[in-house]
Amino acid sequence: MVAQELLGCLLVRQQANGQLYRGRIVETEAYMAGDPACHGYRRQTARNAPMFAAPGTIYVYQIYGIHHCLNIASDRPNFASAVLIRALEMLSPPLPPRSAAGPGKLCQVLGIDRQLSGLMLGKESGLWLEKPPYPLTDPVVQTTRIGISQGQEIPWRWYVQGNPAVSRYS
DNA sequence: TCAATGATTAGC
DNA sequence: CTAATCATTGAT
Repeated sequence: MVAQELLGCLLVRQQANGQLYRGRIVETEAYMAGDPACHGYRRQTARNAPMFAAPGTIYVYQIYGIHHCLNIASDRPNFASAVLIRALEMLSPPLPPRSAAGPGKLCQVLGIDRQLSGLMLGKESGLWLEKPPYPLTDPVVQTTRIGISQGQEIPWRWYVQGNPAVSRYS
C-alpha cells in the first residue's frame, strides 16, 4: 500500500522565496473509493478532482475554515484514492520536534495551501518526495484513522512507533 | 470540553 | 438558495 511506502520518505518543500524544508514522513492515512470517509466517495467535484487524477498529483483542501491538509493521489486515474500526510519529523531547517505533528501544522510550516492542489509532485510545484536517507529502525504501527465520523473502523492509519512527531498516540 | 472560521456540498 | 458538515488545533 502506498501509505506505508511513504513512511520514512522525505517530503521536500521549496517555497517561492527559495526557502527549502525537508522532513521525514512519520504518519499517514489512506482514503479510497468505496470508503465513506473519502472525499471522492460520492462523486468527483472541483475540489476533489485531484484524488481522481494520476498518482503523484497533489490534493490540498481546507478544513474547518482554518487548516490545510496535504494529500497525494495514489492510484490510477478516475479512481478516487489519496494518502493524507499527517506528520513530519522536520530534518532541516532545525525546528521544534512537534512543529509538523499534525496535518494542519505541517501545511502551515511548509507554506502549503490550495494553490498546490491539482499540481504534480516535482520541482515545478516546489513540492516533491525523496527516498529515505536510511531505512526506518522503529516499527510501523497500523491502526484506525483519526477525526472522521464515518469509516472509523477501517484501519488505514500508519505511524512510526515512538517518533515524537506523530500527531497522537492512543 | 469547546470555539474559531470558511469552503464545500447536499438538499430543497 | 440555505443549512449542515468538516481527514484540526490550541486554549480553557
